[in-house]
Amino acid sequence: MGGVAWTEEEDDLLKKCIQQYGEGKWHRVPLLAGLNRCRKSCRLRWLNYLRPNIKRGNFAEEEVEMIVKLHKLLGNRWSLIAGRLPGRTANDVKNYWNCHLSKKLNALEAEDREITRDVQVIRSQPRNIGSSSVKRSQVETPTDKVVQQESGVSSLTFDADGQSHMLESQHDNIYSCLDQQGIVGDLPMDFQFEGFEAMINGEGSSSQWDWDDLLLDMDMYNDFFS
DNA sequence: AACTTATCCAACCGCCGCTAC
DNA sequence: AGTAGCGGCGGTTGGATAAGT
Repeated sequence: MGGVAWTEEEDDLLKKCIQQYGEGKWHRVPLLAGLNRCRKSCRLRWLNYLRPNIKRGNFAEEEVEMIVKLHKLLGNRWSLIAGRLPGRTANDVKNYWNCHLSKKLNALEAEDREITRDVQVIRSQPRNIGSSSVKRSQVETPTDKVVQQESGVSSLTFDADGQSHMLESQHDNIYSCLDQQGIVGDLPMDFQFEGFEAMINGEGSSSQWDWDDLLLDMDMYNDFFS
């Protein structure tokens, strides 16, 4: 193992400590539990192994599909991915990815590169933007962190009309790029998930929703129409 | 049966962002 | 404004086990 394995006795001490004092305050846990472990080890042991409702064993087919889909959208943000898989921990997902999926998907991506050579690139064109659009583009978002390439150009690929398209934009966020292409206005109502309207109106609050949800929903939208 | 290689996964490490002072 | 302490995260390590020769 990567370190010193936990004994049953240590597990019991940690469980009793958490039951008595609750989660959090990890810096105090080693002392309170009488464990010769650092705060991080205690937290990790609890989160990955001792916490109730942790699902063990093989990943179901649906779970694997979800991991692949979410990884495509979120990258190596294991805690976010695990958050959408009840009972799975970030460590589990990460290990599963590293052991089972990364090699498999690398091979598939190599094949995909051959197929997607014909992707049509739509470059954003200057155009008059209405007042609502101005409002939208003024919304400051962290999206560029997710979709921005090293070149500083934001891009997004999607499928429509049986064809793959790629949007590229020098703009700060992909949303204004979509808006300028006139795509956002065409989105069906059910795509406009909770919080979307608030964002459009400039009332967006990162505590109510985040851009990962937007990207995930866009992907599901693509799946539905492709 | 003995040895080597590959795979799995629990645990550790270092970094980052947030908060309190 | 600077800093220390904390929780949280992703990357990496290395021991256990399985599979192959």
